[in-house]
Amino acid sequence: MEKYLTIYHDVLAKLKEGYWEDAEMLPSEHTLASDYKASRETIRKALNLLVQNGYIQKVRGKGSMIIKQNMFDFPVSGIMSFKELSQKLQFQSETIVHEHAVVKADRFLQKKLQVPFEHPILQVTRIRKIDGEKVILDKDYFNCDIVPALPKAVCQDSIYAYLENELGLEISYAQKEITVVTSSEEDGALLDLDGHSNIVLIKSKVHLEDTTLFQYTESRHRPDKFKFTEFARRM
Amino acid sequence: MEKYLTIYHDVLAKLKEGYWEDAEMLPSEHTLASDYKASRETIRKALNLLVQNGYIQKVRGKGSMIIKQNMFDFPVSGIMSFKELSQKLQFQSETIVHEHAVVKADRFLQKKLQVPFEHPILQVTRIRKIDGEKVILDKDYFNCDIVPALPKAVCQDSIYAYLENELGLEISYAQKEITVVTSSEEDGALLDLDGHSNIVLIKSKVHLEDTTLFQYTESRHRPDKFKFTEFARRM
DNA sequence: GAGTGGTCTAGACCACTAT
DNA sequence: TAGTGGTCTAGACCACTCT
Repeated sequence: MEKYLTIYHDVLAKLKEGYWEDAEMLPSEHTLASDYKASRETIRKALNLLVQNGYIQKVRGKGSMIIKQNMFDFPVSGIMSFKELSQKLQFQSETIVHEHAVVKADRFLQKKLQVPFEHPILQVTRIRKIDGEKVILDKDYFNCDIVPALPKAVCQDSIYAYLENELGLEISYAQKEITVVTSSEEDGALLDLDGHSNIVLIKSKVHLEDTTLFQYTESRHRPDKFKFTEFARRM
Repeated sequence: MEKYLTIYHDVLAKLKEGYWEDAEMLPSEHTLASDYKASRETIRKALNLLVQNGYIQKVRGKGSMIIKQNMFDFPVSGIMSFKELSQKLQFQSETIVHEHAVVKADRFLQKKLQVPFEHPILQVTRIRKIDGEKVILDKDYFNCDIVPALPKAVCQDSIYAYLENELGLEISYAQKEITVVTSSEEDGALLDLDGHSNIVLIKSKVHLEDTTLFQYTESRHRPDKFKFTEFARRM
C-alpha cells in the first residue's frame, strides 16, 4: 500500500479510538513527518484525505482541528452498494431477485446506456426488504459487452464486489439524480407502499476507470424510508 | 492567485472553448509543466482539481482523458445558493421574505445550532417562487454572535454574497440530509402545494473555515419541483 | 520570533501503456 | 524502449497565528 494511504488509515484509526481525545488539534505536519519518517508533502497528502472525508479541518497558522460532531454518523456521499450501506447502518435487510434476464435495448435504454438499438442488455430487478418491509425497488441495466452475465447468487449478495473482484472491473465514478415522482403500478405491485403515492427515484449512471459507461440504475424508494446525507465543501 | 489555480482555470477555459476539441487527451504533465513554466507537482495539483470536478479522467501510463458527455450539465455537488442555482438553471424566480426576526433559542434550536438555551438567533423565513408558483420554503437560523443582523433587502437577494463580501465570513462546508416527510399546515398555508401531501426536506448545517457552526437551515420543497444531482467518485 | 499550514521546485524511482 | 501518470523526497519561501 502507498505510504500516504498507510498514514491516512493509521491517523484515522487513532482518531476513532480517541488517541488524541483530549486534544483539539492533530500534531503539526512537521511533527507527523518525523514521526512517520516521511516528507511533509506525503503527510499533507494523507491529511488532505482526512479533510476531504470530513474528519479534520485545517486552519492556516494554527493547525489541523479535529471535527468531532457527527464525525462517524454520516456516510460520505459516493458510490455505495446496498450491502455496504446496510452493514454500515446495521439494519436487518434482505434482497429478492425479481427479474434477471438479457434483453434488447429499446429506445429508452439506447439513450441511457449509449449503446446501439437492440444491443444486448443485462437487466436485473431486485426488491430490498428492510426490517421485513419491501421498501426499495432497484432496476439495474448493464452493458453486456462489459458484464455478459451475473450469477443469480451474486445478485442476492453484492454485485459490486463481484464486478470488482471476479470481473476485474475498476468502477470509478457515478452521476446521480434524485427526484420524487408518483408511484407506478409496478411499485404498488412489488413494494409495500403503505399508502404512499410518491416514491423517491434515484437515477445513476456508473462509469469505469477508462470513463466507459457500463451501468444505468433506477432505484425507487418508499419516501418515508429514504434518507440521503452529504458532506459538501465550498470551492 | 495561486499558480495551480491559475493553471486550473486556464486549462478549464481551454477545455470549454474546445481548444483540444479533436483530441481525446490532454497534453502530458511534463508538456504542461514546460508550457506553463511550472513544476510537475504544480501541474498535478491543477489536474487533480479537474479530476475532482469531473472534467477529466487520468489513466496511468496513458494520459488524461477528457470527459465529454454531459460535461457542463450537472452542477457539482456543493454549497450553492438559491440565486446561484436559479441563474445556473435559468428559470424565472422570485424570493418573498415572510419572517425576519431575532428570537431566543428554544430546545430545538439549542440542539441544532449548539448554542446556550435562549441564545439570540436570527430567524429568516423565505418563500421561493419558480415560474410564478410558491414551491420552496426556506427557514434559516443564524447564530447572532456571528450574524447579528441581515438587511431585509439582502434576504431578497443573496444572503451568501452578503455574508462573504460584507461580513467577511469564510464559509467552508455543510452537512446536508435529504428526506421526504408529510407536509405541515404551515407548508399548506405558505406554499402552492397543488395537492401534494409530501414535501422534500433538506436540513443543512453550515460551518465556517474555523469549523464554527453558524447556520442551520430547513429547506422544504414541493416534491415535483425538486431535483438533486451529484457527481460521486469511488475512493 | 517561533510555529503553523499553503505553495512551489527539481529531481528521483516506480508501474503501467504503447510501439 | 520511450512516454505516461503515481509516488516520494528535501528543501525553500510565504502568509498567517500565537505569545
